[in-house]
Amino acid sequence: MSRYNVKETEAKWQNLWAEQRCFDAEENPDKPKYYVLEMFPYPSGRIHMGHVRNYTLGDLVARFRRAQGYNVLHPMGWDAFGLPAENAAKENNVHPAKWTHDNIATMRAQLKSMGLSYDWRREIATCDPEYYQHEQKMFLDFLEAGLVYRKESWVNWDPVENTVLANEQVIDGKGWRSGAEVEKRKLAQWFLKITAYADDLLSALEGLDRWPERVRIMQHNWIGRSEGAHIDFTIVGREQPLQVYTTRPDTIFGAAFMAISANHPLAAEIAESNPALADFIAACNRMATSEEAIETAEKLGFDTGLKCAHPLIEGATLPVYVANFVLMDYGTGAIFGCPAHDQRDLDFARKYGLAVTAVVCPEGENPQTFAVGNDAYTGDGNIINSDFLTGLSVTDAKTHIIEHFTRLGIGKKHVNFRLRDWGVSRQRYWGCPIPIVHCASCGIVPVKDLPVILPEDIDINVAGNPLDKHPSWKHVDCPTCGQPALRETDTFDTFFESSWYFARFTSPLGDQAFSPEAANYWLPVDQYIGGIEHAVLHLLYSRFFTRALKQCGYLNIEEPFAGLQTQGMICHETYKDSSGRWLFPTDVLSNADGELTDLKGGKVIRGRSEKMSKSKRNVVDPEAIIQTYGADTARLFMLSDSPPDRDLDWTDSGVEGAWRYVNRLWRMVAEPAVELADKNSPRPETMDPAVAAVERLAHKTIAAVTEDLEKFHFNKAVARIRELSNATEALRADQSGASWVMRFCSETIVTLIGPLMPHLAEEMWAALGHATLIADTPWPVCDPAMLIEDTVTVAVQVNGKLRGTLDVARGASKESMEQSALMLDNVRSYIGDQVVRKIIVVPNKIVNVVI
RNA sequence: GCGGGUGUGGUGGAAUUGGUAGACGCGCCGGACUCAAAAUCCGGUUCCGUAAGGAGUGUCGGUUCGAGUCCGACCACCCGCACCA
Repeated sequence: MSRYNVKETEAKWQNLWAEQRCFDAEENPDKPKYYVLEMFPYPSGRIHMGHVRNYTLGDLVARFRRAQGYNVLHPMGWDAFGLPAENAAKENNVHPAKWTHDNIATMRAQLKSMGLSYDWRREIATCDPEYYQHEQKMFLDFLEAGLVYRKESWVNWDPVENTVLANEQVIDGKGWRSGAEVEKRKLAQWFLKITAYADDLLSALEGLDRWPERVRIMQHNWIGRSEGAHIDFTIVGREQPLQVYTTRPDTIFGAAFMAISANHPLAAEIAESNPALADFIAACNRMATSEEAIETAEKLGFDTGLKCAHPLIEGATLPVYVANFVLMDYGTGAIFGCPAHDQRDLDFARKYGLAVTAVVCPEGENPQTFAVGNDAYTGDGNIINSDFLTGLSVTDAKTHIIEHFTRLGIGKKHVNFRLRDWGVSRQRYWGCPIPIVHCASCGIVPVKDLPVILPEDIDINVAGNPLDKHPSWKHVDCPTCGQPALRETDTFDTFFESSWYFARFTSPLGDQAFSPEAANYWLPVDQYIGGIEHAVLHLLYSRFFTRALKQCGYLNIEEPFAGLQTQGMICHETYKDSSGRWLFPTDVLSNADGELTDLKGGKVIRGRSEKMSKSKRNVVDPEAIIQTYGADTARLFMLSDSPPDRDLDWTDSGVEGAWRYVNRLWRMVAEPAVELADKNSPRPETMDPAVAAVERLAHKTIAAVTEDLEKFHFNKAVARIRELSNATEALRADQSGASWVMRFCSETIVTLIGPLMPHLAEEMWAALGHATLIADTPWPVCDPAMLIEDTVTVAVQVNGKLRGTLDVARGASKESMEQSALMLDNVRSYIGDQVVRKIIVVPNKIVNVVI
């Protein structure tokens, strides 16, 4: 029996594709373009299964669209700046640049062994000056456009990575990478004004109809638009009013106190002469930000002694507290507290003995007697105890009171966002230098001669930022006055690089960031594929960046990714020993009784299947799989069972199943059960009905697989191809027409698997006697007439239960279907002597006899 | 707490607008080939039942001739956000 020689075959076709430059992309206005992009990898060392899945999905789409006649751009590169390079440098005494480039070389070779249809001429690495110099220019353009500012602000400080984190990089109060408890620090930072686009980023989500709903919802929530009002409260004895933001101006008559954040400028001012308040503020800043900590934290306040005048109640005053639950970076960092209608305010009021006055009465409650107990009432209702607002609905009261404040000049409508500006400064070496000089006399000065290149001679082992500690690098002359000045030593957040790489791919070799013509031709990315973990990080930053680039004249689109597909994680079985330590599956034995033991005979507990990770010791190295079974087997396994957005369970038996199918397909052409008709022989006039049915199945399979691939139902596509190959294998030489249908089906199967298992497809295509490449072969087209069967099988039910089936001519009349159904023995025995009350007939589908 | 999702055999998952539940795999069982093993091929495989038959898509109820699919209430698990005024 012939066996498919994977290694030789796959290498052969990979070389041929490369030699013939099959996947080089050029702009061509005569063809519809299609830009397929997978999230580019961080060069961490070796590719992992998540990469294999991601790039298999992308390659399938690229090859499929290419076969359909699109002009496809499918590039690959490296998201090459980042902290792991610095950590590796410290541990192994190797320069971050060398470590990164070595990893790229390894991973590039691994990707090439997968047979991915990339235009490798367009490969980029973001750590190369040829790449990052352009974002220095962008930054300065953004600065000039007012999209960049520098601000001293409270930041998220990761004490392990010794750097700042963006809000998006803080997960449950911990660093997204280090997992360390994030601290609050005050630092001067560069910010990108993503909030300038908040409204647009939000409303444009609606147009992203080829994005997963949940990603859009996540971004929607992250941007967090809320409508409310700014109100100025007069502080008794002071000029400067206290401005608050509220979404409930309708509850103003229920206000019992004012609360400001511990980081509010007013709090800082009072603390200067009030040590007890200073201590309280310090305690607030020490407070952990984790979920549990926040949930259990008591509402604490410090009475400043200041009073605000109630804006509408003559003579009434409200005490001003510094409170631990008021956030400085949401709204104005100050609120008015209305205990009856906000749970936090209520808790606070009960603790400090403040008045609780209900001003909204729920439907059905008596306005005279309604009062709030331990639960604040936050629902709808009618306003009570509120002077001129009394009797209005909540909605009407909001409108009314905002108009009133506007007339008085002490407040106005305000839309607030949860989204905050993107802090991009990082105190790290291995990133893009921020092109700014700080001059004692000129202040902040943009660097004139770009690029600012990272110095290579750094001491990576110093504490803090190696750029800052470098003996000479930061000392420069001011570009404006020529006096000695200092370079900015912070580098960009690495999400900066990934925010525009998709545009760079459209013209990676020029002197500019990218050519506007190329970008406008290729963008937006038609299909973007990657992990859900970037739902609000990378995907939001990129949307903002594209808008900012448009504003600065770089390109003329707004949304970078027209279609987005998120992929699930790769999971694998896990094992723990009796002391709870993770074990490698290879270190687990099964004894005669089927009990699991470790190598020393100790008890082993089988855990559930979890995301592959080093710490859980359940990682499978893709290279070993590709070496043993080949890329096509790995690719087939990735596509076979689970839909792309669900988690995929890695199993050895599943891989072996894929491997068996690869060989089975190969044997179908290497040792066909029926000798194939000549390549050009005409379709026979007559065929055995069973053979004709297989031919029809081939047409149906073409139609179904085409639709499945368009809809990302790759597991279904595989199932349908298997059905067709099962039927093809069952053809027999003694059936008339079998020889012709054998060839027709074989060729159909080969073209259909082209995007899934490209090496095998090429090898089979050649074995079928073709001198062309399957990579250059158009997608098959089905004959619509072949999709329609002349006879259909209809179900026959009695009282809704299946009692038999019936083969009738397609389009048979209701009457004839009914008659045939009533003649079925089984149906008659169920009816017996009962009266048939009704018969439902759905043509070509079903007959239901009701008795 | 708020928002979103999922629930179908031993298992991954299929099931146009409501119309034959379990496609296609994996696993398992039986058989063929082989001195033997691997590979391969053939057959079976939702559950209960010898069978006839009955039950069955997380639970309970509803609409319908007919519900995995629609409606209502609940349960479980997963994901995102969270002191956001």
